[in-house]
Amino acid sequence: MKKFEKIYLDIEQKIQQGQYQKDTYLPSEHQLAEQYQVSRETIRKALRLLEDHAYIQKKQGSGSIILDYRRFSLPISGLTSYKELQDQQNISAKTTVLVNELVLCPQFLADQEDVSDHEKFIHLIRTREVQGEVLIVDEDYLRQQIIPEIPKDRAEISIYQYFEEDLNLEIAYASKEIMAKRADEFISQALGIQENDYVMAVRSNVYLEDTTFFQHTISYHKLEKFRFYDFARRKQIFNDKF
Amino acid sequence: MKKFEKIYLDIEQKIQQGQYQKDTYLPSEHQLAEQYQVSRETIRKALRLLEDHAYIQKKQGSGSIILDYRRFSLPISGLTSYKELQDQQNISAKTTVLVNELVLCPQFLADQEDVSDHEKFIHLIRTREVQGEVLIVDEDYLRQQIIPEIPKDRAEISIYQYFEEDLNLEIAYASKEIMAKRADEFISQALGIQENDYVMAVRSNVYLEDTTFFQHTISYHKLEKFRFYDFARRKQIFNDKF
DNA sequence: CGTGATTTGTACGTATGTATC
DNA sequence: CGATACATACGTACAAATCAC
Repeated sequence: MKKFEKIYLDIEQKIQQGQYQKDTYLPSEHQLAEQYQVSRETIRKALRLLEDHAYIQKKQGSGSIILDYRRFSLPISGLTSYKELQDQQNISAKTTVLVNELVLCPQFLADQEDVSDHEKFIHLIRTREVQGEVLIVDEDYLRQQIIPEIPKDRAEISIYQYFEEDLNLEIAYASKEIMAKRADEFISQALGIQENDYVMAVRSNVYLEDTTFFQHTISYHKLEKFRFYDFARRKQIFNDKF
Repeated sequence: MKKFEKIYLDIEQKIQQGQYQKDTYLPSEHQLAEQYQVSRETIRKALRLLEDHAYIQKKQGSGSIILDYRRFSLPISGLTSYKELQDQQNISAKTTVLVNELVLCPQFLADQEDVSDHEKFIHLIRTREVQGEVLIVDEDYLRQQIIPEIPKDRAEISIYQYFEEDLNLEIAYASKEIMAKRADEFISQALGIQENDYVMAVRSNVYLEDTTFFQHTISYHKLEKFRFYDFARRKQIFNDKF
């Protein structure tokens, strides 16, 4: 592991264990460099990570203030929603595969991404059940060029783990859109709600490190159970608003 | 302006103007350093900004690939929703101030933040109207210790501009939560919907650079008009999921 | 298939600027 | 005003991934 990652983990642990208390300052970069016997740049990389993960707030001329990580531990930046919260808290969610078939690229995808409409995609529909209640229906479209097939047992756990550990895919970034939609017959039945009731739909396009598009997902969430958390920093130069 | 910011703006412009085409590579860091007559570290800072803003994708050993900025220009990371989209697109949204009063800290706030329940807050309720339709009701609680008052004309435009330019406040970060809620009488009336209809509620806590809490906002959005965009990168070391 | 050239990533050191206290 | 702390900038060296030959 790289030095700045080790230092990041060490300081993270000290914050979580209360060795560094919230609302106090970290030692200065100079002191930390001394302490870990590394250069100041290496410390700064570790601190940047800590800032990205909402553990500290840096302030020029002053120091690095330790934040209340408990307050922001759920809303880690850019995360999704109920399903990931369950995962994080290790609440067991039962997954059932409803559909696992090969289809031609649906038109709406061919329109928005650089794929031809006769390319093949894996079409996957799964329900996520917590304590006997179906909360989420996940619908995936996966490029078969990249993912030849999804073994049934992997689909029931985490396809991401399968992609990264078995297929060695490097997932780089995703764009996401959240909106309310009326449930069609299939979705309403799967979620156990009335047809035309509103659900929250989270649409994602996911890309690999070489920028190739490889997955489109639509997550349908029961309205009352849907939560989305976010932690955002005001960006350095620009007009980014909250 | 700092060197790396200037370089960032220059390259951003070249991407937007098509001088650098999507799916091609940027010149190498070494070449850029030569070209701008700066060190490689300075170039790397500029490129990091470009990556943060979804203009490029860096890949070790290979280079910096230019992304299709049009595809991600709306979903700039961590942004909010319909209201900000309107702002960005310069669609005129009429703002009406319904409430602008001084109140004691509401209990729910005293519970979650480090404020005493007899501290005073400005309570602001405003509607956002686009093309004759009220789409959003914004409810704000602002610490009076920090913001003495909100002039009516500023409330009707942008209170953030007022905070930053007039009061010189440095806004640092915010945590945000999105969920569906049933509208109470007041909200439903303001939005022109039925009582108990669902709306999207975006709750934010906003903090200054010295980590003091200063604002709580609840934005109530009409369900059908609500959109939230996000662009997320898979984080370096860890278990962050999309 | 390897080997060398290229490209980005990490790490260290130094100097100077700027904000805070 | 001086001391401290973070920010920027430059330069060097080497590691690791990628790519072309």
